[in-house]
This record gives sequence, C-alpha cells and structure tokens, in this order.
Amino acid sequence: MKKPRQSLTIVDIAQLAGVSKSTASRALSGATNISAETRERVHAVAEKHGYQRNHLAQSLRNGRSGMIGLIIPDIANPFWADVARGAQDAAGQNGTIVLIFNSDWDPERERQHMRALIKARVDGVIVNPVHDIIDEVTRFDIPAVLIGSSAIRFPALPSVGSDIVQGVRLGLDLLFARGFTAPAILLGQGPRQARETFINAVGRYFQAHGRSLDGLIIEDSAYSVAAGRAAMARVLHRAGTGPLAVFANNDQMALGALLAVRDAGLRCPQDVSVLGIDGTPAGEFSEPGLTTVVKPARQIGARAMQLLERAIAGEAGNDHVLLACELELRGSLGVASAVAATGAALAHVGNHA
Amino acid sequence: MKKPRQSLTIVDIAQLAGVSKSTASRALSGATNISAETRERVHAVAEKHGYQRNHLAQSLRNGRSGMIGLIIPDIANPFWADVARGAQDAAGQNGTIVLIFNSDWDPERERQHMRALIKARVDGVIVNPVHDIIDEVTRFDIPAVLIGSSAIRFPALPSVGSDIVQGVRLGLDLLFARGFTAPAILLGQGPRQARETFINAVGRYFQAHGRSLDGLIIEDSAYSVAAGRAAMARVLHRAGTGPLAVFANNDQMALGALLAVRDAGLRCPQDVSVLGIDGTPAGEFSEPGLTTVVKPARQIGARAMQLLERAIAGEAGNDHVLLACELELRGSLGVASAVAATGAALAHVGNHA
DNA sequence: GTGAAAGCGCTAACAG
DNA sequence: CTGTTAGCGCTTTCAC
Repeated sequence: MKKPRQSLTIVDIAQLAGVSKSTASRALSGATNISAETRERVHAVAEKHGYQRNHLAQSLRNGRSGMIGLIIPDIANPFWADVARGAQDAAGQNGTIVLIFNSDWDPERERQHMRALIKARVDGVIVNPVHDIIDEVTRFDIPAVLIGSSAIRFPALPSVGSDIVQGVRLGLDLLFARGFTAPAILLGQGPRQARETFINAVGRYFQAHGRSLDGLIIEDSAYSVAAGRAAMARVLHRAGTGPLAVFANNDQMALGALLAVRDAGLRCPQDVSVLGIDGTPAGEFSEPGLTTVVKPARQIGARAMQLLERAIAGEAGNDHVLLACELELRGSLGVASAVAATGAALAHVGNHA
Repeated sequence: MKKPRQSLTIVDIAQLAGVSKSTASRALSGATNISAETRERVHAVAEKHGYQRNHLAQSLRNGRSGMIGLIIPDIANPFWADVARGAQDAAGQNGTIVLIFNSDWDPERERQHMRALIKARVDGVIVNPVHDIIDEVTRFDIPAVLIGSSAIRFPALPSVGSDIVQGVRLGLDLLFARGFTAPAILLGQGPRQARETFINAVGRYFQAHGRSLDGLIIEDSAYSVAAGRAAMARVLHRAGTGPLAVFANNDQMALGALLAVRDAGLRCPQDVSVLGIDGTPAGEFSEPGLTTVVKPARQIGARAMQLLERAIAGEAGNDHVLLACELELRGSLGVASAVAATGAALAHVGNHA
C-alpha cells in the first residue's frame, strides 16, 4: 500500500487555479515574472483551502532548511532560557526556526546534538561550546556563532558574550564607592572559562588602581547555591575585622552567600555585603534582594542570531562581540562606613554559640 | 549556475562502498534484508567520511519529519522551561526533534506558530492553548496533545496537566493541620482557566469538610509579584483578629504576599503564614523560603510527549492525564497556635505608623 | 507570462 | 541479498 499522499500539494492548488504547478509556485513564492491577476487567483485558492507549502520539500530543493540550531547547557536555567528567547525572537523575524538542544555541560551530548543538527540540515548553529566544538564545525563546514565566555578559546569563529571586564568594573566601582576596597571573592571553579575571565578582570581592575590581588580573600566554590553557602562560611571564618563585602562569580553562589551570612547570625547588608553577577530572577526575592551585575542574556541570543544570519549569507566577518552588563541595585550591598566591624560582629555571635 | 550539491550524498557512499544506493540506504537504515558484511562495509565508509543522511530528504520521502512542535507561553518562565525540558528529554530518546515556540499568551501568535509548525510538517504538536486551538488542529488534522489547565476546555483532545484538586488538597490539609482552617485566598484573575480550577478545588475541599467558602477572605489579583503584593495588602487590611494564613494561586503572588507582610511591618511566619502553588525556583531564596505546592512540570512535558507519540502512531486513546503535585515545605508556613493574633499584631504595628 | 521537464537526496516497491 | 525504478513536493532552468 502506498503512503497516503499529503492532503494538499501545490499541484492541487495549481489545478484548482487552472495553472501549471510552476506557475503556482511562482505565485506563492512571490516571484515577479507572473501576472498580478494569476498571482491573485492562486493565492485565493491557496487561502481558501488552507494550503501551506511543504517546508521540507522547499528545503530539499533550495538547499536551505530555514532552521538553525542552538546548543546551550540547559534551557531550564533562566540565563540560558533568556538567551534562547533572544535568539528565537530575532529568528522569528524571518521565519527562521530555532532548534534548541541541551548539552547539560556534557561534551558527549554536545557532540551528539551537533550531529543531529547536521542531519537536520540546519543552516547554521549557535553554540555555547563545552568541548572542542570547532572540530565538528570545520569538519562539516557549517556557519557557526559561539556564545558565552568559552568562546574566547576559539578565536577563529565569530562570537557573542557579555563584557565581563566591563561588568566587573561596574561591580568593583560600586564596591569601591561604597567603601569596600578589599572585597572577598567567591570564585567558581570547574572546566568553564568563566572563572579565568572573571578573576582576570578583577586583577586588571586592581592593577589599574595600582594594587594587586594579594591580601584579598579568594574562596573556590562550585557554581551552586550550596557550594556558595559553604564557601561563604569559610570566608566568614577567615575574615578579619574590617567591613566585609563579597563579590561572587555568579548569582547562585551569591544567593548561597546570603544564606551563609544568616547562618552565621550576621545580617546583610548591616554586617556583610554581597554582590553577584548574572541577573537571575531569584535574586529579586531573596532577603535582602541581591545586588548584582546583570548579563544581557536576551541580547546575546539576539545578536548571535544576527551574526549567524550574516555568516549564512556568506557576508563573513569574524566579529567578537562583547555586550555590556548592567548593575541591578537591591538591598544586599551596604555602605562600609555604616558597617559594624565584622570581627566584632563575629565575636559577638561567637558569644552566643 | 547550479546550486552546489550537498557535500556528500548516499550515492557517494554507495559508490565508495561499491554498492547501489538502495543497498546503501538499507545498510544505513538498519534494514534486515542485507548481508552483515555489506552493511559493515557501508557503515565503515559512511563513518570514515563523516556522512550523515539528509533528514530533510528522508522526511519528504517518508512523510514523517521526526519533529514535533511545542507551543508554550514563554520559555523564559521557569515552569514552562521545565515542561519543555521534560518534553525534549522524552523526545530525545527516539531522536525526535522538538520545535519550541512562545505564544506570549497571545492567540494571534499562537495561530501563527501553529501555521509555521504545519509548514514544517511536524508529526504532531503539544500546545498550551490560549485560544480555540482546536480549530486549527481539526482543520489540519494533526495529532495533538494539550497541556496546562486550559486543556479542560477541549475534552476532545488528549491532555496532560497537574492535578490541582489533589494539589489544593495537599495544601489545605497542611493548612488545616497547622490550625489555619480559614485561610485567605489570593486568586489570580484573567483569561486563564487556572482561576476556576483552583477556586473550584478549594470549594470542593471545604464542601467535603462540611463547610463553604463563605466568610473566607478572597482577593483578586493579577498573576504577578506586584499584584500579589497589593492584593495581600488588602487582605491584611480586611483581616480580623484570628491567626492568618494566605493561600495564593501561584508562586509569584505568594512571593508578593511575602513582601506585603514585610511592608506591613509583620513577620512571616510568626504573624502571617503564606502558601503558594507552582514550585518556582525563586521560592527557595525568599525570606522565609516559600512553602508551596509544586506542580510536576517536567513530568507534564515528558508525559505529553509520550501521549503524542502514541497519537502519532495512531494508537489513539483520548486520555486526560492529571499528574500529582507535591508539597515543598519551607519557612513561610507556621503554626496557628504559635501565632500572635493578627489583629493585635496589626494594631501593634499601627502604633508605630 | 506560462508550461514542460529535470532533479534536490532519499526510500520502498518490484524484479531478479 | 541486491539493483533498478519511481516518486515524495517543490523550484528552477529552458523553451515557447
């Protein structure tokens, strides 16, 4: 038994309109070499029957699928969801479809998804690379744009990311202005490039101010709330008597730091100030609200999409775009002069312990 | 000038392996009527050259695209992101690709996306319907599964949602157990079905306990933090002297309620208790943490995918699946007996105002 | 301006 | 077990 034909094809429309299928095709694709009258007629028929051209067939014929692939670590992570949203909105303008895949930070999955995208004949890919994605990209010779801080490892490919140097400057400027000139650092560790980028930016800032990182309390931590909480406990333990502020490498850790401060019986921002970076929605509802450096997630997605479209069109260019971060002021960052000496506060708590 | 042919086609692989393209196809598709030796050889060649079958061509030929569409309000909303994740993970098992579209609660966009999915020849759709989606579904005769509380409006289509009656029972059981037998209700309003479903569930619960909703404080609110905050302020204003607890129709409003309690100079849970429903990640970091009824977002997505696969396979069935909610106990819900009479507390605050 | 014909890359009869 | 053939639905030369 034959496979049932598709309900309605261009041939049907052509017949109904009394023209050949080539003419119908011309009408529907908005070609110019066709009489206005015929075009109208074909459109009317198509409209009437709710006909939609088969995108699969078009793609096969044209060699362009009108789809692009997006590989991110996890769509359930608000930051990446926003990136995806930005890309989708930008793509939607031209009817481009975005295929979203989650790598879960797993190189193997990333590779698999890359293959799936190639199979699907996407016209290009936007990837937050967790492995040497460049192998696949060059192998399959597919237009690609990288996103996220890891992009820096593949200078041969265009990329879009947040300007961490600028973001860190924003944060540190604020910290300094509030009188915290020796903030502790909660530094995420792991395979990601984010760590390097961040600490380098901090180092550069201090250097610009004629100082070095020596003497700063820097605690390693995984990129999670629980880990941030534990790391902050260590910071509190090490902290001296000066006013204390901590700058965390992402909002999750900062949120954890908030918890650790409370665990220690201290108050934020009265005793300890906390600054994060990311812009996670949860930071709005913590107590106090999390002051943070917001990365432009949505714009990253949108911009990456634009770059990709350019790359697909062959108008190469190998741009490395860095988008500015913004400060979100909430309650977690106080003023140093108003702060009880942390050592004293800790001692005070100690009495109760 | 001709369009450049695809780098590598099945014909190339066939030639390289010294077989016909049909044989190559058989080898690659894992058909049985082929000698093991030939299959090996073809696979080896394909592997060596990094060949991937053109999914577009396969789809066109087979009449199945291996893609399904998912229309949700907003991927940047954690709940829907989780639904999407669940669907994707389930789909990934069979190499099915999920096309995600955001309706932004807009009927017009939903309709457009539906068209786009039809064009792309997806094998089926999963939709959180914001308009009479059923028109398109029947018109294009495409397998569909509905998700979310609105699904109830379209009994003709299979659906998956969270069991609000059970979830509300969970919440109310807890409230009653803690001594709050007359909680105030923050009730989201708008076009969504969620409102009806929720208040009906509450009504049913009270009825089962031989009581009615009369006498309960019920405040309308939009589904946002700001609106919840304002609505809660009104509740506080109306509240009498008994121990006060409030059950909000979603977590955003509940988060707003937390803020309103603090605005009023009251403490949660000492003076006022708050219970939400959804399971938003932000509830973990509020102060106090938000006790809430968690909807099984991920499972909803996964289950919907399963149902859809069944529908695509023609093994119809018109199930309406309701997935159980779970309680997430955090700090926002106290015990009535330990609560200062709210009236008294309010009066107390009043003195300072 | 329009039609006929070829073919995108693949799979599924149909023969052998 | 394998090759030949005929399309899937569409766009695009190439004639007229």
